[in-house]
Amino acid sequence: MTRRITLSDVAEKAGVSRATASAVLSGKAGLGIRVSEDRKKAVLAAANALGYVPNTAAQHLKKGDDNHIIALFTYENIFPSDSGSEFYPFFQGIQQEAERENYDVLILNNWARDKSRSSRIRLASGAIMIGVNRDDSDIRALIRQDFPLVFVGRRDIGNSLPIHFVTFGYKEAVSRIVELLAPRANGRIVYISSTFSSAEPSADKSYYLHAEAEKRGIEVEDIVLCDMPSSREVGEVLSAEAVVFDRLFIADLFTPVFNARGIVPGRDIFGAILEDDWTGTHCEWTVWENRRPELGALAVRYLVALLSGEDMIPGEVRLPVIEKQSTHGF
Amino acid sequence: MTRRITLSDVAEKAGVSRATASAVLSGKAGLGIRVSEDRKKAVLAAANALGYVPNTAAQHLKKGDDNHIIALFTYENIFPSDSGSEFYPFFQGIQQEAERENYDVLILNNWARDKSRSSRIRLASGAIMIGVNRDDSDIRALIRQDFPLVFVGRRDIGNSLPIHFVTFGYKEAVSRIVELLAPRANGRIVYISSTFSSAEPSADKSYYLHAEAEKRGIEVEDIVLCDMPSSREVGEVLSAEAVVFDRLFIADLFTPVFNARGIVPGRDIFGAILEDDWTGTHCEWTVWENRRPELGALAVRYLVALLSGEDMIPGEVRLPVIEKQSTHGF
DNA sequence: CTGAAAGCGCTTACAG
DNA sequence: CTGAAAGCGCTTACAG
Repeated sequence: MTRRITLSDVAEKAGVSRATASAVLSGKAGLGIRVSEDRKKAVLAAANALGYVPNTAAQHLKKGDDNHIIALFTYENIFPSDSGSEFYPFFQGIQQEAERENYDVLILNNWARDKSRSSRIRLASGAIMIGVNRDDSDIRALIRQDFPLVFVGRRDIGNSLPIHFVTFGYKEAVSRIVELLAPRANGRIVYISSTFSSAEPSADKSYYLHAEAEKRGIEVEDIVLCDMPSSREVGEVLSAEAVVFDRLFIADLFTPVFNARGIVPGRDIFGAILEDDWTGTHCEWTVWENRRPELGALAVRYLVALLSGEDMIPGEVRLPVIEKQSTHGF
Repeated sequence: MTRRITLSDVAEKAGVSRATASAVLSGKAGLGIRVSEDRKKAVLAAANALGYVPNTAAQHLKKGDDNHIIALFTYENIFPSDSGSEFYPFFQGIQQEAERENYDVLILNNWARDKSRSSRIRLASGAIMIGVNRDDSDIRALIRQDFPLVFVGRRDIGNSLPIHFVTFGYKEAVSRIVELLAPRANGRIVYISSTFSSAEPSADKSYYLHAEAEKRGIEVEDIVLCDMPSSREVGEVLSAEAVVFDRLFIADLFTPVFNARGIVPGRDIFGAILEDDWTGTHCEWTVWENRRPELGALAVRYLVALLSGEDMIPGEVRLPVIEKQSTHGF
């Protein structure tokens, strides 16, 4: 590999100083720095003849400015070869919005294997964090230094460090779902969540569910699964007039139970899942619409605002509720 | 935004020189440079307390080594919000293989709008180029400087510049298709291509088709569409025993024609398309399998080899042919 | 065993 | 109107 052409090469060939060459090449000639037409032409000609391409890393190191790269960090694999990933829609929204804002995206998801982790993020001007938030001292160091980081989904990182995040408008969507269930709930909702997904979003959804139910005088019975549903837990669900699952996969745990008893969801049992049906396979339950790309895009806008020094408070992404589309008798 | 912690801050706090701090932090202490245990601990403690995160850009600028970033460049949009993109499978293969090789991927597809184009690529150690190859002097400058560039698909960039590329094994696949058509071709194949896709791959496919047909004593009648098929061209196709379309979209141009005459492809007309059926909608024609992710992965391996100084000659990606799966009488 | 110095490729005050 | 110099954050010879 031959040595790369540098600014010095161009300056030498054009017979000017590096300062002059730099001014001409970066279009600064004219403002503040005046360069004669002859020298300007000489520099341009030399750059062209040599095939000069500036080293952006050096430019940004010197200028200390935004290099228009957004890192996208996740512990999960958003590009599985076989099927779709639940993180992919976020990525799509991020990529599109970044493109619109004229930022490039650096994908950093071989993270787990790497030693010098937080430093890879530092190559970008800021980062968007997707997926499960493991306890990670590198990330904490970044946050302490005010490195611009935006999390997709609300996060509590402890130590009362201020965290930037964007989130879905769970409150409105969950309230709407309770409103829809109320007429049939007969004063009682069974709410099934799981210790496997006890992160912040679930905490939020649970909170709003209880608040809205209380407002309507509906009693909420909480079931928190640690494992496959026990027979007692199955009994509770079957006895319910209205059932709410926290996640799609939790509803799926009950599919064999329903099948075994000839129970058809949407006909014999009625309820909702507090998630978008991104798999397109749960139309017998009330869910909300997939707004993942929109949330990804919002994260980008938030990050870009941070990078521009604006202290934007991002809005939430609204989640329109889709009522169960059953034709089975309701 | 508070000032970032630099190596100097750490050195000062630990009461050592920047050289010592650097050696400790990069694990070089022990080989060549000996640092006492006390100072080592002091440096580590200071780095930790301050939350030091090295500036990778500066490290690489100084060392001049591979920063383990691969740029992915395309003029096309590989992340359309609505439908699938024909470039996405390449991207998927590239991303997966890069991850395996411990490279990060920098997505550069807001290229069109940008002024300082080739310099953005320079931020990476090398680049993979996808999609249509516009005439671009920036890219040529990069090639002239031996910047590691690997094209997905064979490329002629002119000026007899040496180009690195990976390609599908069209020869074998096209030969196999001619072999499959031969028994029914009655000595004549009509081959329809288009001026809209006259890039290198089409040239290659055309070449191999003619070569194999000649070997078998089959005459090839070439039709090159500049527009919608004319009635003469439609007549030629309808009269053919065996028809070969260069691309899926070219076959699609004839769909209304077939419909209007009650002709059912796979029953009344027989042939192949020289492309993988990545849309999954052309099963009435003989095609080959989708190997786009594999080609993307091969491009990554090629680029990584280039970056390691090996002068790898990449193999081609084989394209297994899928015979028409019709049940309509053949 | 450790530090002062040079330098990666660039830009931006600051003198002339 | 132009160039010499300092410096962005690092590392790596090279003296002590």
